[in-house]
Amino acid sequence: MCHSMNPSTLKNYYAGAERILVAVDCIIFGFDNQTLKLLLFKRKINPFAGEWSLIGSFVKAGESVPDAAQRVLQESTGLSNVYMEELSSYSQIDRDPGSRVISIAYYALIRLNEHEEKQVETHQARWFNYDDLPNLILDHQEMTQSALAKLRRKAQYQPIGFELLPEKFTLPQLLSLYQAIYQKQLDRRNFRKKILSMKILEKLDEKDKSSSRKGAFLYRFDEHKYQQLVEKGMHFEL
Amino acid sequence: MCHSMNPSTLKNYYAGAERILVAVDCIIFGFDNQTLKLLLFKRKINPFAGEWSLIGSFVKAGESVPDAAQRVLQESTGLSNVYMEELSSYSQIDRDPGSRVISIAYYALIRLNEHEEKQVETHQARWFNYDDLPNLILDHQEMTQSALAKLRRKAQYQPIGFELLPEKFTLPQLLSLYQAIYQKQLDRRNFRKKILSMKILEKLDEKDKSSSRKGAFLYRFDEHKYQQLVEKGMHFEL
DNA sequence: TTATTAAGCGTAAATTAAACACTTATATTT
DNA sequence: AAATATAAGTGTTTAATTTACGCTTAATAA
Repeated sequence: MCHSMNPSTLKNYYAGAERILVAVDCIIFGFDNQTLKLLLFKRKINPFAGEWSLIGSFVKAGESVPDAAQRVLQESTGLSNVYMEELSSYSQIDRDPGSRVISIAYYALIRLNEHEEKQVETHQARWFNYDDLPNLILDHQEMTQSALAKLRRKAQYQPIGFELLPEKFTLPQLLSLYQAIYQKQLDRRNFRKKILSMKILEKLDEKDKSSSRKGAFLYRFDEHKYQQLVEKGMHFEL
Repeated sequence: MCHSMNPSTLKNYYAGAERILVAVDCIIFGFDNQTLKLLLFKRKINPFAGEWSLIGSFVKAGESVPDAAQRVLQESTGLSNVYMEELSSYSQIDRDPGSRVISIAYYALIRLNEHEEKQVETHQARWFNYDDLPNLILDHQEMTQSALAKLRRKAQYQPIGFELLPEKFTLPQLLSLYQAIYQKQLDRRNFRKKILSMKILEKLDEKDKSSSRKGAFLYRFDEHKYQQLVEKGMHFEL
């Protein structure tokens, strides 16, 4: 069976079906050593121009949905190869008064330090504390809530938290991140024991003294070692 | 801001954007007391007419994606109000040689005993053991694998397994179901202890003697009690 | 020198999970 | 009618993991 057909051939199948506008919206998470943040944008087009919104775009005929999401992220933050995960589709027929649009939401985890301030300015973007968001257009509020719920669950069994931290980070930083994600206090000593027992962190000789006199050792997530251990049946869980 | 506009008004926004065909595909799981099953269909339209496939349909302009999925399920199995969960979107531009189609996959859990044999015949459908599936069209193979992975994970922390069992079931049946989902043996005594300790099962006075001389007591999942316990912070985990 | 404070280390108690042996109910066979 | 076979159901012991919490250390600031 031939998989590469020209457009005119394609049109013959599925003739009766209706085409629909498809968009992606990105819930962009960051972490500033204390709290989870979301990157929001002042909407440029109508309806709702000027209001706070997730960043999004229509999916083009020639691109896949994840490609569209990466494009949106690239255009809005300047970053590429960002960690992203599909959240869910949003398809209530009247969800967007501008037209019938099906939106597929993605959440992305980015490192605040890698994110250029310039980009923020040129796109009328702003980082908000997750707990203190402005009103968002359409169903974007719902999207952000689902995104955190999914991030929270996923962070529990996959080492994705590191995507939100700089390459080198301290254990207190990591602890603080997980506390922000789970929105609850964790015992620092038990947390430390658990994460170190997994043997997926490489301890460096450097210390970060920005938050204490004593300074905290820097660590690096060892992706390679993690993969090896997973193959041997290891199971990440925090 | 006005959310109910007539179609002609709607057309003015988002003028440049391209419309795309959107479909849903359903991975329909069943359980026959021994093994997980998938309901597959002989495809009726070209391309690939006559080949085994998941059941699906294009999403209509006037319906939401979950509504489309429920409609597909209703049309193909006769069942309504079926447990369904969105899996993911599939949007590779050349995934369907018939046209550029974005498909949103859903998995559904249905009770085999409630599923009418007639429906199976009229739709050229057949139940296959999950471990012994025929070749499937397009990316449907990938969808079935992701569906099982997601079902497996979800069954661990949400009481969705009951959707695959009759209203009244025995503990050995429940054990067998979880063994099929996790594809591993569980200790029947520890399993029993754990599930009963959650206090979400109602023990009935009836026995099911179909699989042993002694007979096994029937139980019922108490959805209401479960919800109450969840509100008190209880956490299902198997 | 001393005080202060976050970082780091260790241990005991409590809880949960894993392993495994025995008893029971009932149809079938003798 | 008694013996047998077998899945269902109950209990116990041990191992592993989680939780709670106290103490020490490094380094700056007073």
